[in-house]
Amino acid sequence: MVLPRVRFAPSPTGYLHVGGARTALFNWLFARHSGGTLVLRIEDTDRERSTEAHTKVILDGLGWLGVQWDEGPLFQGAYGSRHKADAERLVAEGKAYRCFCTREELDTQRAAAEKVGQAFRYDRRCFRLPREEVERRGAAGMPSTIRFLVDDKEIAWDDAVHGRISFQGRDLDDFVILRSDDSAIYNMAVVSDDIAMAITHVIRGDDHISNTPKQIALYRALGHQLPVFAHVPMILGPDGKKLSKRHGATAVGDYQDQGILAPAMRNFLALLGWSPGGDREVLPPDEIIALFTLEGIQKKAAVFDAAKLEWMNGQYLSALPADELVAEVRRRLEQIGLSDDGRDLRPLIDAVKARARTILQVANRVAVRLDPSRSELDEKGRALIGKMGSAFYSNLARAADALEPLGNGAWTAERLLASLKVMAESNGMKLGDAMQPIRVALTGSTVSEPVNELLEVVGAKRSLERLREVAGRERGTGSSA
RNA sequence: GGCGCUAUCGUCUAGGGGACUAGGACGGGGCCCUCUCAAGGCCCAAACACGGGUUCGAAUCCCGUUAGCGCUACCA
Repeated sequence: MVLPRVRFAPSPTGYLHVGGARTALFNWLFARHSGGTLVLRIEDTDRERSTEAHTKVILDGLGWLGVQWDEGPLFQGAYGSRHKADAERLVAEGKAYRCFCTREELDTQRAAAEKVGQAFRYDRRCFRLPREEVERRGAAGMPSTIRFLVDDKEIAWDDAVHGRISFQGRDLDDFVILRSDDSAIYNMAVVSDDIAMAITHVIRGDDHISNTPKQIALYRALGHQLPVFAHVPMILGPDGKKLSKRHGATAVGDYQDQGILAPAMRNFLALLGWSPGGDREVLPPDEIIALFTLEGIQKKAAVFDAAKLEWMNGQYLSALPADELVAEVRRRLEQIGLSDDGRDLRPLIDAVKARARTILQVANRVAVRLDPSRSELDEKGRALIGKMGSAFYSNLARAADALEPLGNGAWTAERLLASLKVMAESNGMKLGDAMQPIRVALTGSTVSEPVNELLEVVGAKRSLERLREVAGRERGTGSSA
């Protein structure tokens, strides 16, 4: 038995979309599961829209996701002469013919058909041209395309995800396979390449189902065995429409920027339109590979749920040692112009990551702990100040007084908690009346790690400065804490 | 319009004729824990699109309807 060869074939006309990324992932998963080979082929034959920058973005995106290809990247543009030769061979064998109709003539015919409410189908006028006439026009340098002669028989295949799908040949047009400039049309190029690259399984988006009968006809005309086709469902936006830019973040780079971890993205994407069966959600990479089969792919389109992605990222985040986050957090701190002063970031990361869902949140919260003046009052913080009134400020001042003595060498979470408890008790305060103002003064919010740990991580000097500074604002409006 | 694909909680899904009082997860709501939150634990609301068959029995099989989506280029 021959090992499978699959390919991912993006066109570099835009960024790496989550839909494309998922298709790539499924191909990769299938190849790894089966011991097969993944070929990366860049379909850059649309000269108008393809750019090198896009190619690079796609390659980078795949690299980030951890989708490793075994062969390539191959560029479709390099195979133009083979595409042309294949198309011409079909003409020579009477399976395709030259068509001299101009774009304008075709448009007119199409418009006429539409006017009568008829489906347009090329009328084969050029197919009926006598051989001498075709030769005469060719010799005269008249531009022509090559059309494939589609016969009326049924074309069907057993799709690995959908089961049997069939089309009637008579519903297909005699489609163009070679342009008048001798470059191949998509369906021709794909089939020519997939044959040349010995692709055994074509795993691609659902939107290619209607191309498949044309490609099958081409495979047969070229005398080649069919690959297995597996058409994976689309990814939709929250409104049920095909996912696109107007849905916001749809490029994998967007998620990378937001601080999504690659393994989380991979796990999430794998489960979008595929299920191993059963209940498991958070799966280690090698298990996903072990479990992955084409049969587990869903027929139905799936809505991209960013909230669930973030939840999953949170799962990975809390499982990840702070050590592995340091570099990324430092990079983001630099981006917002904050130096870490050579501090060990690990305790700060540990302090915040359990409550964070993205690396971006981790970095922002680390920044606030490095420099509490960067904190911004949120709604809950503001509400607390409003509720407590002057007690907010006086409690802060008392807390600062009580904590001051710990400043030389005894600034530990344990001692801080003890002092705070004593202070609260002797003033007849509930612990929360002491804790919450500190939390708000330091972070701007009523949500954080336990206050004593927060104080420890911020450090004695910065904590006390900040506490005193905010406590002294009572007379002010406190517009920007 | 033509052709095709699809149809289980709001979302991702489990389910392959009886184990279904339809399970899990995200999100939502509540409770516990707690200085707050997150995490964790417990609980609640929430779905088989509709109509016909087949069958002793249908979420599961068949047909139709409806709806959604895709394709319908000398784009990929």
